[in-house]
Amino acid sequence: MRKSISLKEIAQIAGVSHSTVSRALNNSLLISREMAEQIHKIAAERGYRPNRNARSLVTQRSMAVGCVVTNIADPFIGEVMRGVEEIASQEDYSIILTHSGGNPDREMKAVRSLCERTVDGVIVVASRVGGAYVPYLLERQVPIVLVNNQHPSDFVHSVTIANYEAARAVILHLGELGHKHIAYIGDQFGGQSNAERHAGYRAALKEMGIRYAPKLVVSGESTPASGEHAMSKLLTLPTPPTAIFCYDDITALGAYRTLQRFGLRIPHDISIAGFDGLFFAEFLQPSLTTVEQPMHEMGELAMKLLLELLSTSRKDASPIKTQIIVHGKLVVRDSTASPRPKSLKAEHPSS
Amino acid sequence: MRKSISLKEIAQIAGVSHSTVSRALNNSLLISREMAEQIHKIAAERGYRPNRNARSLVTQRSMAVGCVVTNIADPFIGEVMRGVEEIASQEDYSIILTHSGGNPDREMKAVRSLCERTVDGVIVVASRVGGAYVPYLLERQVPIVLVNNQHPSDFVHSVTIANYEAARAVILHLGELGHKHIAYIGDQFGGQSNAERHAGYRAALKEMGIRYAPKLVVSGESTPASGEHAMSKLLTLPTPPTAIFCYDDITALGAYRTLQRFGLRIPHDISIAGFDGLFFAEFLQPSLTTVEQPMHEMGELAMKLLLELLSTSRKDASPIKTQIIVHGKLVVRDSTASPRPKSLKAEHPSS
DNA sequence: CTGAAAGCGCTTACAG
DNA sequence: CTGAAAGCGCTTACAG
Repeated sequence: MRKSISLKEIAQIAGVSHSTVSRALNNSLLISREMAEQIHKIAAERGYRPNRNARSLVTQRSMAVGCVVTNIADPFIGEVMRGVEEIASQEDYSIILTHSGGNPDREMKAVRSLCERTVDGVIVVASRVGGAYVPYLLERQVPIVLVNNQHPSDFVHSVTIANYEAARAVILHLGELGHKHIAYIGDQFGGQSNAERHAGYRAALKEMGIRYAPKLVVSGESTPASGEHAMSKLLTLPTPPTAIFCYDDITALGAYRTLQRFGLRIPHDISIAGFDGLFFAEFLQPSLTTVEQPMHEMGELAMKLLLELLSTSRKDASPIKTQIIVHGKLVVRDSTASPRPKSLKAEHPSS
Repeated sequence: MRKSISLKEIAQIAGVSHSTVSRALNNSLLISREMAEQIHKIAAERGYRPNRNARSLVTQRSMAVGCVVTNIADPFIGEVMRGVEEIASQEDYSIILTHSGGNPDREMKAVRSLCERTVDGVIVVASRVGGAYVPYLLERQVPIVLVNNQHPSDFVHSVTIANYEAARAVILHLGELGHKHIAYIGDQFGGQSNAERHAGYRAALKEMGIRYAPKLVVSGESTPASGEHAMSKLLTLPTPPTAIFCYDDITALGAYRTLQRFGLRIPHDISIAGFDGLFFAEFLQPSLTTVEQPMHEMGELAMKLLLELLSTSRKDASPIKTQIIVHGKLVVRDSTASPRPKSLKAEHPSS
């Protein structure tokens, strides 16, 4: 890259010291109005752009935040990142994007790279691997904000969806429709989110006086393929469930496909509910009942929280752990309905 | 952020000059084996991380590339970015992510910000706004690679899908099925991509001896809502089309919904084809016939091309314009089939 | 093989 | 209000 014009060169043109130019361009009050104007004019003419690397070297603030994500093509993560970016660019912060690919080694490498870039803070979105980076960053006093973190740890700030509550709402909804056999397809790598959704599922069953059946809980891994497989497994049960709560919409995609293959109709034969509220959910056939996460807002909140951490003095702020809890919204669509009465179900009077 | 250990401090501990430490850590050959080992040991113990900002200040290379995208939550863009990131991290480059939000001013602001960060190069993915940044970057000699650029310009390197060819393949496919009334729902902001897909559509019609009917071409804007609206419009035509080629899968989503609402069945009543091959396409009901773009690969190619531009000496490389064309793959699924014969269609013998 | 020096492009006390 | 100086954390000719 060609060296673009520097402070020094502007100083030469203006016939002043580069300190003066720096002050003028940073709108220091210590500069005469005319001088400031003249310098601004020259800078504009030459298309001067301050070198942020040089600046952060002396200010010890890079105005950059690092984001580590499992997979930027994941729709949930993409929406969160959009929110993060929104606030960041508003505040003149840059985003350095790194992938962990769900691999702990790569995640650690990404974090180290962010440190070399001297990011002011780090946001980790839905990491599915362990939090080895947490002590690393803590030691370097780089503030961290986790979004839907799967591996809770103390002294770390976070934005999280109320999983328990939302899962409970889904199950109560299914219960109200009359379902008694409700299955849960979890995510074996879902960590805390999965544990909480499962707990909410279980609690709601209990509230409704439905006995918890371990056989109705199978685990996927947040892919359509795993959803297909889990669904098949549930269908082979002696008494298959009449409703399925899926860990997320992606898993539900797989469940849909299996049901189609088996010639079962949603919601006529089986009800399905998802989680996340990804954009395609309402376009599925039938449209998917799900819990909408305020993904964009979660990203915004995470970035705002980080900004706040960066603005407060480090000493007194560090022991406080901020946990922002956002609430999902149950959106009932066409994939959930009352189960068919037993009598009608027995089309072949074999009993 | 706390100042982490510097070269100077390591030098103090090792009792050598910081130049020596720098050489040792950069694996210079000018260093004795023992010295190098000792220094590496100290650096490892203290968790030394070089400050990249300082380094790039002197080397004039930041080892960072800027990416400007319309919307990181867009599934196409997400996949491309994943490819970009893959190669970048492999080569120890960092990614600075910026949003244009489809707004020319914001796009320009993003590019300026990237320049302040002294990125070595810029990748622009599917920008839908004008290319005001192109001369800006060119002047600063920052190499640019565009992915599916909508606004062609000379002296800019690019990775592009063969739109014409792919669109033609879709239409020939529909024609082979027996369709004579084939509509195109375009993207009014789709720039070059839209123009090329439209041209491919038109050419294929001609090849098959089907007369081009301007009424069968309506424009959307790459959103489900616009797809719905465009589809409704087509249905009100005196002779509605029997097959629809949509600008992309997102538009097709809207078309699906309108057809459902009208009680029309895909592909029984109308065939639908999309473009992109987004992950949800195969899970729609019916699964969507579409053109798969090698999105991930396109990202990889873009980053590789940029890397190449960065490694060649600037002078002789600049006049060459590299255009990488990738090919889409028509994936025929259940949303396209032969049109119902006229005779059967007339269920009510009104004629 | 190693060190002292200069410098990358900035900011910011310290004098005046 | 302005300038000279120091320094942020590095790299790299230039001597030795």
